[in-house]
Amino acid sequence: MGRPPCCEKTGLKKGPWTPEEDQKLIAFIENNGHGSWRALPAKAGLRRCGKSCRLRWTNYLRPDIKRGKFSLQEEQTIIQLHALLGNRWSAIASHLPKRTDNEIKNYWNTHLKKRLEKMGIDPTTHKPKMESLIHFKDGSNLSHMAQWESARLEAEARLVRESKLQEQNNIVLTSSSQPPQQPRLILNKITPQPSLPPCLDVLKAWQSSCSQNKNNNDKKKTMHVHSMYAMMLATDDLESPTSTLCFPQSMVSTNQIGLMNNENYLLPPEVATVKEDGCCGGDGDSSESSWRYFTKHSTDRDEEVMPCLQDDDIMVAVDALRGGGYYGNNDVVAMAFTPLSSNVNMAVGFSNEVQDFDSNQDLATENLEVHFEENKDYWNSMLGYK
DNA sequence: AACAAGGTCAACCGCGGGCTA
DNA sequence: CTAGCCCGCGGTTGACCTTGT
Repeated sequence: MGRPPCCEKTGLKKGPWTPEEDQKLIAFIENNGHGSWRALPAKAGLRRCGKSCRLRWTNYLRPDIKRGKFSLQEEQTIIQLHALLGNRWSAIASHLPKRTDNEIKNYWNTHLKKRLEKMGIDPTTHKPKMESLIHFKDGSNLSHMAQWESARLEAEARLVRESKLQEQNNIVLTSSSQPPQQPRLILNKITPQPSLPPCLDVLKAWQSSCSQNKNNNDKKKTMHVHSMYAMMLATDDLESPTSTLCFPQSMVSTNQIGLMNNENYLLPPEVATVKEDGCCGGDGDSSESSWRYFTKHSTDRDEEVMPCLQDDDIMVAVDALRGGGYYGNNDVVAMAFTPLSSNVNMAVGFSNEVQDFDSNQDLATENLEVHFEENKDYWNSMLGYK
């Protein structure tokens, strides 16, 4: 048996509501509540179907609806949530008090979507369009994607469990190697974040991934553990109702972390990375001191990849991604990121493939700068730095 | 002033999930 | 377990408005 229509189609009015109809609906609901929408029109004296009444009430007449222009903050929230949730308008609306899903959907389609497209950002993936294309060329990422996603889910579950057991202690990152007048990290002051529990499942997955690749093209398979791990942890505070968010292609193949000094130079890739042979980048070149944060452990070539990562380094990387601000020493600015893992990838200009930095380094760095410059305003506004 | 093109947004449509008998 | 029903969601439509020529 086919499903019957929600209401009698014949004789029911459609189209725009008149003020009289609005008044009837408002008066009835204020006096009686809406109850069964199906039964409401007859009781309220309206020649409309229940569905139409519900829509009119929820999207327009409800007293707790805010109408009018969206504020900058609301725009930012929508974009951030859309990056997380996709076209789940009701979920997005639940984070924007007094805004309806329909209104948000319309605003997205008519304003925000176009704005992103104009900036060369794919409004679906929230990544630069070129980058998306590059990714799809690399099918080798797929197995890693699954591995990462699996690990992430496990980590998420763990975090939920742990968060119920632990006090929320803000992590204050200091380093004994830092001069006292130069706090290791002040990022938390800018964007306070909940504490960062260790994410060992993720780390393990990454470690395993590294070891599997160890015999392949040693130099070309440069592993950028800092950035990977930081990105992974940076997603911890995402309210991720599904397992589909953001991680995918770009995260898996991410291999550069972007840091800038105050002259807008991007951190050279070999400095920002941790290579598979256990050596964090830098190689003692002259840039080592100015990019000190990522080269702290670079001299110890005998270390395994994972031991090479010190907790505080990871945390700094994570906070760089999550919060943004200065790394106290001189002039290094960690770019700022919050909830948008996939966007982060674009904004700092992570490259997308395991690259041969011997030959492509300059190009890669240049691309990072271009990516960042093109979208700087967008990210600044997103992050409230304007 | 007239027309076309593009933009906006309220409202509609159809689908799918959840509840109940 | 299944069918019937209701509700909410997301995609789409089309009337109205604005802007450009």
